[in-house]
This record gives sequence, C-alpha cells and structure tokens, in this order.
Amino acid sequence: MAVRELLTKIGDKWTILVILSLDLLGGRARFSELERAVPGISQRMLSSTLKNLDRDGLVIRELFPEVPPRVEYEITALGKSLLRPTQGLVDWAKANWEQVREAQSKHDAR
Amino acid sequence: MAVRELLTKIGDKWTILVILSLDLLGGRARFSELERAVPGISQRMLSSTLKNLDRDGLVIRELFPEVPPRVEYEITALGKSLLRPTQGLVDWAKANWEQVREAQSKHDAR
DNA sequence: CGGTATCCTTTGCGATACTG
DNA sequence: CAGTATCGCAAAGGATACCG
Repeated sequence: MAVRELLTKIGDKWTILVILSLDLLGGRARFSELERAVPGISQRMLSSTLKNLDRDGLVIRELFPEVPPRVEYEITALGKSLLRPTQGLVDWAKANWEQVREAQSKHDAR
Repeated sequence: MAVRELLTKIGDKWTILVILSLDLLGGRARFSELERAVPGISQRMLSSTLKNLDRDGLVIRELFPEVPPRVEYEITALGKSLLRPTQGLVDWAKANWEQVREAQSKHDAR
C-alpha cells in the first residue's frame, strides 16, 4: 500500500527535516550546507537520506566534476508538492501539541 | 521540537492506520473490531498503539465491566482534527505515488 | 474478550575512521 | 568536499503463550 510506504518515509528521523531544510535554503543546496542546516544529522544519515530522496524523484543530485568536488541537491516539482501536505502536519503540531502534552500529563498523573 | 515528535508518532508502523480505521468505523469501535479492520496488526501492537493514542488524548478508552469484558475506543475531537492533515498526506500518496515508483524504476535501471 | 509477558530477530542509526 | 565502511548498541516489532 502506497500510504504505508509514504508514512514510513515521512516517519524516519531525517527525511522530512532534510526536504524542509532544502526548501528553506531556496530549493537548492550543497551537501555541506544541508549538513549545517539540519543540526544533529550525521554524514552517514544525510547521505543515505539524500540518496533515497534522489531515488524517489523528490530531489535531484548534481555532481560538478571539480576539485574539490561539489555536489548540489535541488528539490523537484514532485518534492515541492509533498511539502504542502507536510506543512499541514507541521501546522497541526504547532496548533495542537500543547493539548497533547496536557493530555499526557493528566494521564500520567494517575 | 513538537514536529519531530509528531512525525515519530505518525511514522510508526500502526498509529495512523489505527486512527484512520477507527474513523472509518464511525469513530467508535471495540478492540476486536479494530483488530479486524487493520489487517496484519498483532494484538501486542494494537494494544500498545491504542495505549499511546489514549495517553495523547487522541482516543478515549472506555471499559465496560461486563463478562466477557467489553472495551470501546472512541476518537476525540483532537484526534479528528489530526485526520485532516493526515488525509492530505493520503491524498498526496494516491495522486503521486505512481510518479515515485517511476522515478525509482528509472533510477534502479542504471 | 481484551489484553500481558516473554523471547527473539530485524532495523535504525550514532560514532568513528577512512577515501577519491 | 562529499562521501563510504565498519562496528555496535538500542529500539521496534513479530510470534507465541498465557491470563483475569
């Protein structure tokens, strides 16, 4: 089921943060810029996350054969389109997370 | 960060499927109904998922002290509100997953 | 009926070191 | 600079058995 697979991607620790960051950086950025834009991410995870995003057609990887090498990642139209429903989730979290916290507190109080 | 926590919840294997199923069942259902409504879920995971949803205030657990015991779960207003942005994601998947698959195929062909 | 307990395998991912 | 390779641990979750 496609929904299941999408949720898995969305749910992993870095995918959404990376696309959102790439968008914030103007839709195009180098590996090292992303590394700085996503605090706490390791090279290993940034690399693997970008690889998956590339494979899924959500970003494009462009290698410039220079020395030192330069690689730029650009968000695709498909990737951009995913940002809309994603933003809906972000907005929901901002609007309602406090309520969730309260529910947890009350629950845990018992 | 709230968004990070929400994405973790959304991303785990069963949470979203359980809320969506509960909604489809009319917003209220028994444990065994949910078990049947979410194919492949184990008792263990349904139980733990519902426990978390209850703790977060997204569903309410109601125990009827009968023999045999009956337990009903009802989606709360907060839970319902989460369905909106979630549905946005589901819609995106339906509209665009084919494109993702194609991107994967082309990528893998190389 | 609606769970819990236990066990065990798989997956995620951080840390560190190394490289074209 | 932009990765890859290797290691190792912790958490997720499936299978099965049992219980109030």
